[in-house]
Amino acid sequence: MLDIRKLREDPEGVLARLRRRDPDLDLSTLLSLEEERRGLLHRVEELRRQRKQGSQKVALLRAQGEEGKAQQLISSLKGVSEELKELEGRLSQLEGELEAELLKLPNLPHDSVPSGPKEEKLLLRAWGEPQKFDFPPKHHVELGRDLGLLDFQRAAKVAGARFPMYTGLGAMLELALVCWMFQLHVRQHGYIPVLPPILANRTSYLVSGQLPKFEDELYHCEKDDLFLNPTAESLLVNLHRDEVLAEEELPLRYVAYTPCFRREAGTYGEEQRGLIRLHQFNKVELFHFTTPERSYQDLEALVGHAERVLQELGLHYRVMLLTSQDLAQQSAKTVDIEVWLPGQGRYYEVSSCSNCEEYQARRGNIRFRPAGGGKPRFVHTLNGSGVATSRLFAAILEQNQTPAGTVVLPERLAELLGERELS
RNA sequence: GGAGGGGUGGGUGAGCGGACGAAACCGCCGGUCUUGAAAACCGGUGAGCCUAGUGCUCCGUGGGUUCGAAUCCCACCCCCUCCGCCA
Repeated sequence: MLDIRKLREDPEGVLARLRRRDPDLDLSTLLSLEEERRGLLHRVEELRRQRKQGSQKVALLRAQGEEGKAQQLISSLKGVSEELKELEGRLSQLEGELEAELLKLPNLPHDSVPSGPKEEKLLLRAWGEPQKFDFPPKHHVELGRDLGLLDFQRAAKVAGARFPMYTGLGAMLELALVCWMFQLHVRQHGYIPVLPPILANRTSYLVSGQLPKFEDELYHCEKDDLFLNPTAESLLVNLHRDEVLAEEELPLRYVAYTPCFRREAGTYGEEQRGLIRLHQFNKVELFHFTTPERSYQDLEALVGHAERVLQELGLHYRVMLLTSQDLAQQSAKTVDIEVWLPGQGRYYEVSSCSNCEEYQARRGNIRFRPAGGGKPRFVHTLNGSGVATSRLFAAILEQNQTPAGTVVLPERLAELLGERELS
């Protein structure tokens, strides 16, 4: 959520920045609502003052035994009270409308984010190189099926299309990956481990920015009005909702493992095959609560922590800076890590690391008290996958395949799984 | 699911129709004392809003009663204890 004051004080400036994301964005409704609200608030406050002072006078008159004067005052205050009631009703309606508008606005992109459409994302760096195969590399769906690691047909029988079923060593590998990544971030990067609930209430998703705009993406349990977790970001940001943290305890860094559920309405093409885009996948998520002064530094660190996963596994990847039009609603700046899938000849995102600055903190009222004392300030929140396993799984199969159609595991995984080769 | 108890500032917790934004304690900040620190003592210390005022809002949330509500009434949410069910 943006600061309404900023909008009021510099509507053109804010609009210009928002239009880097969405050239059609319009603020006129919002600004006129705010104008109206302020006028009404002024009148309401004046009436409240009258009522308050009058009521105090009633008490005073009674104490002095002036019952007659008190009664007179009471009857004149009835009118004030009635008018106030009506105006307050209109005010709260206006405030509701304003809030709804404000909740729909996306974050302002950071100055370092290039303007432009999705396709113009910037290559920041690459690690390793695409393997050279002297045979046509297979798609992970073929590898997974032939090696008995994945069974999409039976998954469809149980749940429907685009749900995963890991079998045999595939199931073992998936679990080993989750567990190892979790440990890596806890033991080596100093994250606090968390296993959160994977159903959460409306408020939680409102704070993360998932609601109100993207309700269609979520699985909803109507009876309880709870939503299945689409990313642990939504859960972790709510850990400190309505809290005032001490600056000394920042940055707070959490790592969570959760399954993630997304309805993925309206996707298409090659993404529909295999592990690329599923209704359910596993993800290890990294989340920081930090100060405005250091949040961009922390974003670098966060990306580094996610990259470490791929480096340890010896997987070739590249790091991309997203452009303004490709940012998620809550993000001010996002860096993606994309892993190479030779079976498909393209890169896929396995981690998306974002600085949401105070966007979520404002929605969730998450603040910190500065070390030297003084007023609480909003924290900055950062999130990043560290990393999503299904695509990682696919990359491991595709990047390590042999001409014989087997997969030779990288050393780290061979140790964990107790198997050198999937055959 | 049933019965009871409870949600108040950074924390614990008192207040249960009228100078109550709210006692006390803890914490925090400043001072005195001390070579320094601790202790002790003194003082300060909730958050938000713009219209910047002897201004307004906020005591779980939303309604209601009243000239006036943290306080009374209704509904809902959450937490705790006990019982039931259950991996």
